[in-house]
Amino acid sequence: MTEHETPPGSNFITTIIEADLKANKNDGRLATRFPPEPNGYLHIGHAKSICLNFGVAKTYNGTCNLRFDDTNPTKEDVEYVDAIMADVRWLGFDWDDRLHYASDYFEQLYDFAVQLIRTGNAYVDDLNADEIRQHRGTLTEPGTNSPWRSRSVEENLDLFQRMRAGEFEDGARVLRARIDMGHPNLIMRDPTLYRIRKTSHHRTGDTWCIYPMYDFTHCLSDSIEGITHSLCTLEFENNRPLYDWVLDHVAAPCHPQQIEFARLNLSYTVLSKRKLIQLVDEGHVNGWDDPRLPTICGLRRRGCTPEALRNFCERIGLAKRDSVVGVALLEYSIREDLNKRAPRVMGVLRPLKVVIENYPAGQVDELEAVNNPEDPDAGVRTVPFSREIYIERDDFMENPPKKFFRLGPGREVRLRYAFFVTCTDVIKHEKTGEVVELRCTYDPSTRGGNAPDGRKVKATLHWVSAAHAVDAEVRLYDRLFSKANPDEKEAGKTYKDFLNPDALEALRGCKLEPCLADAGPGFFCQFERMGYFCVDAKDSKPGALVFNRTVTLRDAWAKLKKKS
RNA sequence: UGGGGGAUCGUCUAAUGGUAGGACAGCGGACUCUGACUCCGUCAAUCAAGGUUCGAAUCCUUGUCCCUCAGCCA
Repeated sequence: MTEHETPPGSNFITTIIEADLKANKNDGRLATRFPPEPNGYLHIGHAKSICLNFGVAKTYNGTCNLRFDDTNPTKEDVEYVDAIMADVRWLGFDWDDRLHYASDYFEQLYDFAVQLIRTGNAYVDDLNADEIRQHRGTLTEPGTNSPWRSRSVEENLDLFQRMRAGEFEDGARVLRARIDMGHPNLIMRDPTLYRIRKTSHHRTGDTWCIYPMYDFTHCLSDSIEGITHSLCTLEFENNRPLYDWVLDHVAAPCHPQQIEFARLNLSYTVLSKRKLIQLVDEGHVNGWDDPRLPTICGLRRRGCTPEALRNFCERIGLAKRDSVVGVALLEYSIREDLNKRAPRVMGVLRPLKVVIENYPAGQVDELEAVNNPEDPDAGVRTVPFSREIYIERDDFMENPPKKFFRLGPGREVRLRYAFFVTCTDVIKHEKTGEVVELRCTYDPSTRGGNAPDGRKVKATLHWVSAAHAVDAEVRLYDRLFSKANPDEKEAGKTYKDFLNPDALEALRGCKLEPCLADAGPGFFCQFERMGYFCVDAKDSKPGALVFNRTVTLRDAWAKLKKKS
């Protein structure tokens, strides 16, 4: 890094934090929080927020709380709470004893609401949802006051207490802040603070039948926890005046600063909770952890590492403008990490049988192979070679074009770590004409992969001995959508019309090196020349292995092919 | 058409009145028992028009375009 480069992780928020710390604001303390609502699974957009909040806490010696924003019992569930905690941990972050729930503050929140009533800053409204909407006005016209807006403090207190006691039905009344029905910001036109929901809450059970709204809950929860910097996404910018208003009108312990940043958008996928739920519920994918999904559990199952995801989050930066990060950057981050750590192994995905005619039947050579050229400590292993092997179908062409270096009739190539072989005959299906088998000869003097006479060969192929091969299913994943921005409006179409039907291709009868026979969940590797793969944590069984392709290798040949 | 935000290489992101920089992608090359990795080179941007200034991405004016808000969701 030269002196002109900006240090990684530096952005407009860290600039603010550094200034605040320097000015000894909040007594030089930094406290952030990650506040998910437990109504869905975390996705890569949340990863950005998690890395931000936990990340700044770590680098500036502060703390970051995990807080569940669980104020809507009709949508939330413990299933999500557990999954969210697992995902945050997997990403590599720890909240120690700072696990909180907004629902833990319900009693305090109720007291704050009473304070607002006592000071004339909140009132119980008998209008129903429809009527409230009608009174709200529009973007250009002011709203009108509710007829219930000027009830006495005593009456409001009594009514609010009876709301809590369960005397009224859902929707019968709400508690509203008394701000200004003519406010140019619609959020400030007497926002609802509490609504009646006679629904069991996943943590408080039936203790409550009134539940506080986000705008009332979030700022006060932040304040109760002594948060200094409350980081959220851009769509909450409109809510900031209300965040500040609430804290200014009750005896709040402190007044955190809300700062908004742009949420993550990723090309060729969708990141809205609503759409993700739809894809899962309508069966376009197989559950929340489908490896095609940008959910954290989906990425994990696909074979993405926490390190790769964290590096990605750092690389994308942070700003206030809307943006769409190219999925290529995610793929780059994954390759970068896996290249260092993934053991190399040979796996033939689309097998083509090859018989080495001058190799004695029944003979087996044990050849030495390097486990990871990027990591000398990974050591070596032994790979069996025999008369019948499999190579990749794509590694042979009967009529190779100019720049195709691989095997063809009469050509010599190297079998990795093994021998030079020359193709002597091509056997085709008598009816379809499809190439079904190759006949080759090998040069015994090239054992290990080098010719004593120094002759070179233009290609090195991966291979697996037929007699020793382990069979497996390999699932090839590609981008979920065929369009970079599936949300882009197109006449008569929705994002679902752009789902990529080839996002999953399952190959059966793939031939893997025998050392993979016992690979279990958590195992990942590189199939040389093919990509990075991992054992599927759900469907793989001993004797019936299932591998997922995490990401392909960069492929110069594929690019060349595409051009012509 | 009210309020609140935003606009820098194809994509993300720096530069806070003083050399428009980095990463990804692309292109070209070197190396190579992975057409991988690595290395080198290269292409490429300040929304527009005025103004202030020795000097403007940055300050001022006017305009353009984009996002966001009318849940008893978060």
